[in-house]
Amino acid sequence: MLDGRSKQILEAVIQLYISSPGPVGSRAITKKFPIGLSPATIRNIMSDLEDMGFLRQPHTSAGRVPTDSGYRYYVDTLTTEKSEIDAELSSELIRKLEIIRTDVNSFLDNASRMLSELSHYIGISVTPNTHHATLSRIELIPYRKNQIAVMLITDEAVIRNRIISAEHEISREDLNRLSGYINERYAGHTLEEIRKTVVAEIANDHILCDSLISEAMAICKNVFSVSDSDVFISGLSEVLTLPDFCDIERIRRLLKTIEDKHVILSLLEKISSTDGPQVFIGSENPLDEFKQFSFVAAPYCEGTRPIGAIAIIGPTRMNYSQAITLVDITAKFITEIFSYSR
Amino acid sequence: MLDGRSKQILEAVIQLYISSPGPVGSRAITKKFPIGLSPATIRNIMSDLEDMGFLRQPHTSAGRVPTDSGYRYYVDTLTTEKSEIDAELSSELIRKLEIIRTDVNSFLDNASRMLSELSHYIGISVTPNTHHATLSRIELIPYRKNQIAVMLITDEAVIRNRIISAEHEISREDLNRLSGYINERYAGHTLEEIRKTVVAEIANDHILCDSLISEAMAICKNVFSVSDSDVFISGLSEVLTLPDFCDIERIRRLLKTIEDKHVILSLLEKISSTDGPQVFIGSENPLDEFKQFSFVAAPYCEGTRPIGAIAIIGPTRMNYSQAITLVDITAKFITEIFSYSR
DNA sequence: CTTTAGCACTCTCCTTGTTAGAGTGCTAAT
DNA sequence: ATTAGCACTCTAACAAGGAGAGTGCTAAAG
Repeated sequence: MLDGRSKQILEAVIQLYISSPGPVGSRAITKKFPIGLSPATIRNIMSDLEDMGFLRQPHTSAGRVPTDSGYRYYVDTLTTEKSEIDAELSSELIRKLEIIRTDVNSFLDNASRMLSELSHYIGISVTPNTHHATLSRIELIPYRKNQIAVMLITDEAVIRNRIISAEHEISREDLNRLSGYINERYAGHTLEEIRKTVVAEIANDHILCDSLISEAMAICKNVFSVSDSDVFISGLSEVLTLPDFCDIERIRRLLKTIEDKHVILSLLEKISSTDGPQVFIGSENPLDEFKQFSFVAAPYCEGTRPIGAIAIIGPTRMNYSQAITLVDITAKFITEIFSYSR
Repeated sequence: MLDGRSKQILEAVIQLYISSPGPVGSRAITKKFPIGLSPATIRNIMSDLEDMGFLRQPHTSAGRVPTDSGYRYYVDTLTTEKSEIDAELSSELIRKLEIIRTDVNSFLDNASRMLSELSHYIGISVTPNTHHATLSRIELIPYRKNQIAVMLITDEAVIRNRIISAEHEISREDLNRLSGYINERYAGHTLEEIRKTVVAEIANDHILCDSLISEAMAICKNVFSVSDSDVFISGLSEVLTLPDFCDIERIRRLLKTIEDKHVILSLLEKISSTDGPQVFIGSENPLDEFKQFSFVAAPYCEGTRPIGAIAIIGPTRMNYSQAITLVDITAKFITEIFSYSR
């Protein structure tokens, strides 16, 4: 689609623009990239690139700026070989991830922090979803008056821990019978299946005459209905150092979106069903609020089944090669952890 | 200290300044507050207030702006009677809190959200600290290879749920013996005591010859050492709508501070040991990064013992009366929940 | 003796004008 | 096909001027 020379120029523009914002002129390119062409020739080529929609002029007689499709072409044709600087960053990331690997509880939180620290963009991670996790065991423990502490143990790297309120006080013995009943009946099924079954059975109320069963159903409904996935977001302060984030209103809208965890959750949910790193550049983003930003995400898996995702959000003027590398490595690392010695 | 008239003027300046930033002039006061004085007189009084350090002129021939001590005086002499608007807000808050009260798990998260929604400032809450919680029971459940799921049940509204890595695989029977041992030995003690005891006993290594005990100690060390309090922060996007937050660098520094949960945690830790709402105005804040902002906080208790705190962060140009009301009500509400029917 | 009206003065903010600099597009020469 | 040269365009930065808001002071009024 693009001859070698045009591609070279496009890459030059993008790299210069990434290293410092502001339109890139033809002379700047000849200075930094010894291609052996004069500014005039480069201007002609840039003009062609503009016609093709890869570059754009903020105004007549300014330099050129990459468009979203410019970035897209650049990302698609990224040479997979890493630069030394990326390689160095990778090894730093791996070193840091190794350190936190043992802290199972806050691993994902820390992972998002690592991502943001190294990329200087926003790092995001979500806890594994439980759609396909199967129930190993449920524990019901009397808590306070009318409250029950529920511990859900699944075959996956997920433990759900909830406190639910019951209609009335339930004795420890009754709780044991209840958990026994639930375990016997549902252990080995996926949480999703259990949820559906429970809903169906409750609707089908003739079997509820048994109070044990109806009690159990009430608890199950409470426990299995909610997915309490967590979203970890780090590095908001990082991106504010970037000159791209100078418009407060834009930051505010981004923050507003990010604060609503459901949005992030459903976004990364979709990512989870793909494989390998995904890149959404500016207007390619499904969410309006992200159309000014770029989004690099990758799913992580348990074994081969994707169960969650991590991501980086940054300006469209993003160091894509680096971001992709970071996200990819982190996702693989998490996959390894979740798949480790089951 | 201040005669009635001066105080009236000070309050007028502060109220006008709160409703819209920008220096307040003498004429503006006569327009909005029918005190029955001419602008000239008011100018004289304002000049006095400036000498006393309650007001300040950004530059010659501009209106006056309240200083931190001006706000301090205002807050200290706040008439405790609520305005109707505050009363209305309060009942809305209570209504919202009632709705989320049943959702024990995310109650505090939601509470911080309520705070920020109603105040339009940043809402913060922390989960109860466990310093004085006593251990009711510990449960050790085999998880993955070399990992143990630990469930800690205390007498307070706290359940700690951790996964720890063990040196080697431990059978379910051994885990039962271990938890039995720990329960027998430590149930009824505060977590703090247990932590100290454990550290002491590990140092005192002659009793560790018994492998059961040493195993148990290793687990205890892991479980009791870390305090995994959580901090919930909401409303970052809210404050960005305020004209006070126009300086990106300032926002960045605030965010950077807030992102570090330890800072917030130790700050609110201190608050927990006071009682009633606390107000830190601008430079009164212990933390440098907060000296540009105001901080309204209140502890919540279990029974009478403070176990956590909630707070609002906003500009020094804050609606203090409203913020104090919101924080106070919320803290009382949480206290009620945590003290409810033990 | 306190309060008020009037007036000169000051400072900011906004608008306008000007200039320097950077970069392009075109044309003609290589 | 490429390049040098030149006229043209646009922005960013700075300066100058005017409007507006508000003060401080002084002298008069209550």
